[in-house]
Amino acid sequence: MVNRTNGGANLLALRSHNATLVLDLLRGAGEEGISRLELAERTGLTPQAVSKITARLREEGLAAEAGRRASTGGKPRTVLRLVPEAGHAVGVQLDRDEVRAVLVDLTGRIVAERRAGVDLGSAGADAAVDAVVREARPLAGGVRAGALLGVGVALPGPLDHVRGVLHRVTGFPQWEGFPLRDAVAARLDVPVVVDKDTNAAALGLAVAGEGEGPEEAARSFAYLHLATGLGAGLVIGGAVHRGARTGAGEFGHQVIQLDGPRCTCGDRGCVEALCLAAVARGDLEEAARVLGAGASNLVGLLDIDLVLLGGRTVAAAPDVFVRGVADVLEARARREGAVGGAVPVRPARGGAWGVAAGAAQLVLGGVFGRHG
Amino acid sequence: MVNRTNGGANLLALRSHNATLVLDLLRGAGEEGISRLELAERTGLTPQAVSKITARLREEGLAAEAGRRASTGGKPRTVLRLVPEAGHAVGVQLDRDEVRAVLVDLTGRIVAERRAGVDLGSAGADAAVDAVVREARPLAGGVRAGALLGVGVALPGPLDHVRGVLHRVTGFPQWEGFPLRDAVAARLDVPVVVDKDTNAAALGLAVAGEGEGPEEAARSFAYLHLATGLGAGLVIGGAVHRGARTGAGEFGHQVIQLDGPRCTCGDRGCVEALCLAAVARGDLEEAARVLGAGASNLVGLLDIDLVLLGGRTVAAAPDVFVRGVADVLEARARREGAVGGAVPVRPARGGAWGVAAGAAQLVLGGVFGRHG
DNA sequence: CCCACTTTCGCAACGCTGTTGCCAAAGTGC
DNA sequence: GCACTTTGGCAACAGCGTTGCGAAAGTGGG
Repeated sequence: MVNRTNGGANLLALRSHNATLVLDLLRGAGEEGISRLELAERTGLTPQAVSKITARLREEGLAAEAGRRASTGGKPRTVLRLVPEAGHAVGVQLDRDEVRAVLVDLTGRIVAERRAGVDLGSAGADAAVDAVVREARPLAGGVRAGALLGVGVALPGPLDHVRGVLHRVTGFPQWEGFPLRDAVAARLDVPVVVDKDTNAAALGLAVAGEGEGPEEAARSFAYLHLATGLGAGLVIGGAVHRGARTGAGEFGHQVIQLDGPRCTCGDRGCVEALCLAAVARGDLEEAARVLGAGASNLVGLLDIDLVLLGGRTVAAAPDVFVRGVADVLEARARREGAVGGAVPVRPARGGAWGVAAGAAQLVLGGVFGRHG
Repeated sequence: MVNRTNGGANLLALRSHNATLVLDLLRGAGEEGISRLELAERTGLTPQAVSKITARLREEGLAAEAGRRASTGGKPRTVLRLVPEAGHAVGVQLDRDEVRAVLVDLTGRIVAERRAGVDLGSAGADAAVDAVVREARPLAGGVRAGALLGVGVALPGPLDHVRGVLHRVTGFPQWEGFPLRDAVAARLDVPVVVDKDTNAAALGLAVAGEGEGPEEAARSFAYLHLATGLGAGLVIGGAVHRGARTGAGEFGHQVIQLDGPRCTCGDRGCVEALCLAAVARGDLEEAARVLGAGASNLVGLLDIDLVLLGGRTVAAAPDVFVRGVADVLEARARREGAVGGAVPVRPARGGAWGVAAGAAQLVLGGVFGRHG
């Protein structure tokens, strides 16, 4: 809850904060909905305050009443729900060989999707802008005017999330310093947000409720993505952790074998090098063990609650990887005599469209207060 | 800015948030002080709001006017300063062979200190409580009634910061589950906060202004402590990151040599084992290189801004360790072509009393909003 | 069927927040 | 000495969540 300028908070910021909080709870309640009193309990606000806030949201068309619960001896609670059509966002995943784009509604449900094969490896940055615009525009066209909140773009490699500028994106060396966000925004004339693909995927998973315990609100997890490379998206306290230079989650080039085999990055003994080498020679168990060692380091450093695995390589043999990583984490927990047992490991849901859907959430974060 | 219960914010929370923010800026300004208008700029609040807030703080005795700046062509700005005597806190560092305790004022300045050799290795938890009380009570006695805000206790190893309960503290296996916070609070009758020693040290450094750039507010850094063990305290966005189980910062048992030499923790190839082995055989360069490899992994994962080194082993040869770690980080930055150059490495200030002083900051965090 | 009771939730008055408009205070500089 | 700039307090204000209260909408016992 902060004024954008600095930490100071005024009444406008207060209202926006509480409204945002209520919207996030409404989204979390999904189709089932949530009553005013439950919102009051969950937010710590008084029921009357919640009534006023939800009245405003209903006026703005963001929320609506939807039936009522069974009575418990008195007037039954009225159920409130998010109005899915009140807002839409486009999410675009830019990859070396393809572009995926989705249109989602306020609840995050995918309403439409498009996919195109491209070859951006050798193309200039303008070609990438073209590709984004080509896929995003038809999707945006299906939305009534004013209801499109923006476009989120996710792509691999170093970039500046805040300014929306690229830095030596993996596989696209000629993009250094390219202001992708502003370029796309100028073409589409809507707000644009740019982020790393792993961050987008992690945000999508966080919104989908991963890492949220039954009691506590948003918790912390790591999403490890293993495909042509190895990267991570970190969610800490329900928000994506990017670091000052959007460089956080550089998981693949974590050294776990001092003076080990040379990696493409120039260092020696990186998880990525060891893991991919094992995959290449068909030894998935070893790949999983190596991945587990890296995950174990991460779990120890950040004390996170959950590890999610994704990416094409994992998808090809999810059980092997989940089992292998879990074994390492369980061994760690046994050594430490950890209180609640080992940190759980699961395959990430979301599939091939997970990154694009997460990219759309970069935009929706402005509504629900999960900028990350 | 949140209601403690949940995310919901009311006017009380708003006021407290802004007051806390202003107090933090007053503290940051130190002896030099800060004007109302400057506070307004830094917080984003209107000058009038700052006037009202500072008026309240002056009524409560927390702030006072202290001279005025030079005129720039109009009425000169009145300088405001924190009143150091308005509040005090005691910080206690509990270690295997000694107890250090300090009394600090609101600004964090150490007003008095005590130190005693003890042997807690074989003693029960009650003996530890006795030791804390024995050192803390005389310090607390020197403060006028009501001005003592509480006692912070820092000690090594796993514990639950939120509930103040110990878990198999390193070197004190018989302390499992002991409610240290409540035990000490019952004896001293003031609020008590318990945390890991590395977290306390990191908090102390954060408050002292480490990791704060000229422009941006609080940033992120890691404090690496190398003594009889190797641990870390993480400050992310100005706040100490503890994780759900106060387990974050488990830096020493990060594996950087798969299937390497056996560590005391039972795993193989931990940074701690490799680093301490190198120290034992007098090869400080290698120890520093190993430490640097671990630090490099951490920097990559979290994208932090600064690495601070501390602890007895580092203090014995600070230049060797700083140089060695910096070399590894610089090599990393060169490989990545990092935007702003390598992450800087510095020896941590604070010295032998740093942990105790940081422990006191655990209490002062309640006033200045840096709970961590 | 009626009536007491429970529970939800809106209306109205309220206290308190930061904001705005205005003006006194306190300097500089021609 | 007077015009000007800058600071900062006073007073009126809009808007936030809170409190007090009552209408609405159910259940359940007689």
